[in-house]
Amino acid sequence: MELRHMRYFIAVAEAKTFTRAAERLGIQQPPLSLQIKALEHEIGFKLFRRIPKGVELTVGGKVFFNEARAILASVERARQRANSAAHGRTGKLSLGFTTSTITHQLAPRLISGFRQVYPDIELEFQEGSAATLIDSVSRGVLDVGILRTPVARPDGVSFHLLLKEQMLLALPAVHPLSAAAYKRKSATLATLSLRALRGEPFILTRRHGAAGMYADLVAACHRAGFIPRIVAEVENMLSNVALVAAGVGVSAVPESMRSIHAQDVAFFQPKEAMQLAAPLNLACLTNIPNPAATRFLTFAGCPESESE
Amino acid sequence: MELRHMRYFIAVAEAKTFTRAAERLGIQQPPLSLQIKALEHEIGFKLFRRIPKGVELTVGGKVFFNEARAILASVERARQRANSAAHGRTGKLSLGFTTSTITHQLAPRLISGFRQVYPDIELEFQEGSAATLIDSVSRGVLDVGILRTPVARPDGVSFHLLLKEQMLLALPAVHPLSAAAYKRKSATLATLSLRALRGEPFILTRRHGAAGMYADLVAACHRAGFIPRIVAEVENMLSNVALVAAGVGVSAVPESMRSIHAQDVAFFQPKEAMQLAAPLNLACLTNIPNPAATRFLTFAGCPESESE
DNA sequence: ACTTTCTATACTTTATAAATATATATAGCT
DNA sequence: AGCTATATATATTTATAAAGTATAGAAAGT
Repeated sequence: MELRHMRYFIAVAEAKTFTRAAERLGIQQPPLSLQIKALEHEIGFKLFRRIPKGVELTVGGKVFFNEARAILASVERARQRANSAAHGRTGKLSLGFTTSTITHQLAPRLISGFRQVYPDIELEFQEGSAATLIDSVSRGVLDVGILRTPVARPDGVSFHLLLKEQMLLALPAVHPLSAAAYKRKSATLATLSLRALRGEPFILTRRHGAAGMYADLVAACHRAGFIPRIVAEVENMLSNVALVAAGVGVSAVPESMRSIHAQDVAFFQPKEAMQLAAPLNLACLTNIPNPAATRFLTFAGCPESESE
Repeated sequence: MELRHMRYFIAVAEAKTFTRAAERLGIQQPPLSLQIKALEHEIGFKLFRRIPKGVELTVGGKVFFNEARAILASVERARQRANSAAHGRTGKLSLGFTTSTITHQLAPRLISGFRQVYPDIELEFQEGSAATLIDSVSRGVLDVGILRTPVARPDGVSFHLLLKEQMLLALPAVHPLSAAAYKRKSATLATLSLRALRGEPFILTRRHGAAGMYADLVAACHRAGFIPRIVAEVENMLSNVALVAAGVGVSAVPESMRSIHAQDVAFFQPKEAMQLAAPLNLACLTNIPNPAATRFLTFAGCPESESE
């Protein structure tokens, strides 16, 4: 049995004559009669009762008619559902974030915006270090990872820069140098040379497997002519700011951290800004297997990259 | 799209290689590849990702796989359902009875027996005069009518004798002749000649459109040498027996009425038994359109007559 | 009885699925 | 690095079956 048989059968059942059904189908009457005959032979019972002015459905034919219509409809549905999934309008999408990226305002904006545009894509979230996310992406268990620095570049994984964020120097509010930050009336930050922090106790984020910004800051200090005295190493940026607020030491954190502990931390624009960039990157497979992920990339403004 | 495409697609998805799927399908690999290619082209997206050791489903392919399996299953279901209906194992069956046949013990036995054998046939019942039932059968709105005498024989309607029932003479228990009925000890009935009832007041069933038994009894009286004196004409056999019990007169009723008003009615076997037969007939279309009706006829023991 | 209006059958053509032969690509092995 | 094994893809032929053409047959209405 083929769908053709069902289409033909439905046409005849609706037209109530072979002749008109054949016209409607755009074929001649004899092949239509033959196809119906073949169908009747295959299923083992007569679908139509041949009456002088055409045909009428038998009891079995009536049942088959309803079934056949339902089947054709479900074929159409199948086509549409698969099409939606294939083009990423429906499906599942797993997103991974590092702690410092999920704190950035971009994360909730991306998520809520994407959900509005694609309400039929089921989102799954997970959190982990940059290294973990990249590994998950490369193994195909995570569609998209959002992280700061590509701490590893496995084959088949691509990175897309979402934005380059400024790093700010963070000093305890009670620090003598902090006074300068509060004199200003404009919204722009006071600047401070990294060199001015020579000898200060430094707090650094050395998250396991995320050497990126740690190394950048140490290198910037070297270039400024000193070796930073590290008094604390913390797991993530939030702890970092909290320790600065507690007066443990100074540090450099991404600009998006500015609102956190704002009462107890003074933020300065470093003169060495160029050397202290905090990028926000998106990691995904180069050949994206999940079309929903492609939708996400496009939505996030990454260069076009087709799912197969 | 044809079912063939779905069958081939499912085979490839399950085998995970074209080559083995082709073997399983009993065709060669190239035509299988071509068919899948045509399917992919028609639905507008790739179903498989070609990998060195075979193929794997894309996201759209996975969705289509589930849909396609459901569709093939529903084709199978459709075939079975229609087949059951076509062969009368499922469906609807409307049965009509006259009052005198529904009172006969055969009616409940037929119904309950048939329901046990064919639990998936939905039964509908209706009651009416023999004429009404025959008309309904001929118009196709009733599948089977069970009645006493074929009071009309429209073209296309066939009658099948279910059983020939004996008519009994019924006299009020208080009637002088009734004493003979109670003397006997054996289960067999006392006999009585119709001639003995000459001059008695007669009650007759003259249901509108059911001339059958009324005419038979009058004719039998004539043959017995007298014209019955009719004191009451009733609508159905039950009323008939009730009036006999009430002492209004004598009558002849089918044997199955014997248990009704047994206290107040004496029953005799008429000597003219041959002339007073009460048949039970089944009426249906000669070309039975409802296979469930054919099942019923066969169950009731009627000669085989196929539904188309 | 004749025309009309259907379906059914016989036969031909055409389209397309399947078969055959072969090319191409890639991973794993020596 | 080249060879082999194991895939899919392509080109071409063959076979199958669907569609087309012509016509017969059956039944109802004029």
